[in-house]
Amino acid sequence: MTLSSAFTGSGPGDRAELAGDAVRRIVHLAAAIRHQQDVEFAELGLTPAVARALYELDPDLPLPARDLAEQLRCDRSNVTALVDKLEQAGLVERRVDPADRRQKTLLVTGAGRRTRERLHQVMSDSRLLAALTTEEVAMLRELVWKVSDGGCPARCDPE
Amino acid sequence: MTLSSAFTGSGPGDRAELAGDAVRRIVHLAAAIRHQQDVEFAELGLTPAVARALYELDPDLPLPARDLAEQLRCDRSNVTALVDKLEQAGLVERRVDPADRRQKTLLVTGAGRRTRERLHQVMSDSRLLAALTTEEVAMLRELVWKVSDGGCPARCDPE
DNA sequence: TATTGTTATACTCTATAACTATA
DNA sequence: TATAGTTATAGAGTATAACAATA
Repeated sequence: MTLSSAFTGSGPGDRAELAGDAVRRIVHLAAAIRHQQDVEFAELGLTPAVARALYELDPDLPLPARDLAEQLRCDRSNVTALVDKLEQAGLVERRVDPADRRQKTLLVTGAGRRTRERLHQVMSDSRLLAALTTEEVAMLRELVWKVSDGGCPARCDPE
Repeated sequence: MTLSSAFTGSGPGDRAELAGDAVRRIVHLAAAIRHQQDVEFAELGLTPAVARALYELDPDLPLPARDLAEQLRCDRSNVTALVDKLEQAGLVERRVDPADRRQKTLLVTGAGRRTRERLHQVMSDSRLLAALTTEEVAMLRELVWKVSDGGCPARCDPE
């Protein structure tokens, strides 16, 4: 509680408190959502990281492993193990790029495509928003959209 | 894109799509927020899990380790290592409960109390909401509050 | 017998550094 | 020499199972 907020109805202290409260709640809600998603990934036989790796792959746009690492914002070395598991599960295939034999292109298989569609459903599961009306959901979406608009804040770690 | 949403302006398909989009955005935003928080925890010399353990402790209400595990929703066995690190850092003390010598009560030290206040600031940092007006922040807070109201969804894993 | 904290252990996730095969 | 993928390795985080002390 700042001094200004004790005296005014809408000072800068209020903004900070409101926003802080919103941030803490959002993080808390997201943790609950992710926990639920992780359970459903496990039911599909996938660990969370493997599921998210598959989700990042566009079935219609084969990608070198290097780019997948970039999209996942993790080191190249991790991608090897993730793709190993996806390949063992028959969801992805590695193909050497004839144009540059150093590169390996990642192809989503038919089974991979179907699993990926399930993953999209899991990640879009909105049971936890059940308490909101459709109008409120639309509003929430708009606000969160506006927050992360103009250059996706998740990628703003340029160091 | 469902069939119904192709023909109507506000069918049930729209609700599901809106909500799914909102959910994915919220998870994405929260990941960005947590990433930023983790960096600041590191600057305080704490790993994310240790920081969150300290944050869960109420300096005015000493807690047995068993209850901390429950609040963190993790196994008792993890708490041992987390409290080890907090104790080494001089932020928490273990005290055998005279009433039940099996229990060890966790006391937040003076230094722990100050660090915990810093953690609260870090967890309330709303720089990522900068694009919103104060009214929008208030609305966002209200909506997220409503979602997680009536029994905190993060704890709804009764199995 | 049941419970608290602990230990031993294992698995997932992620990072760094060194290696290989290409370019 | 630079880059793509890999390997080896290490640390954080979390879970299960077994154990000691206490109830």
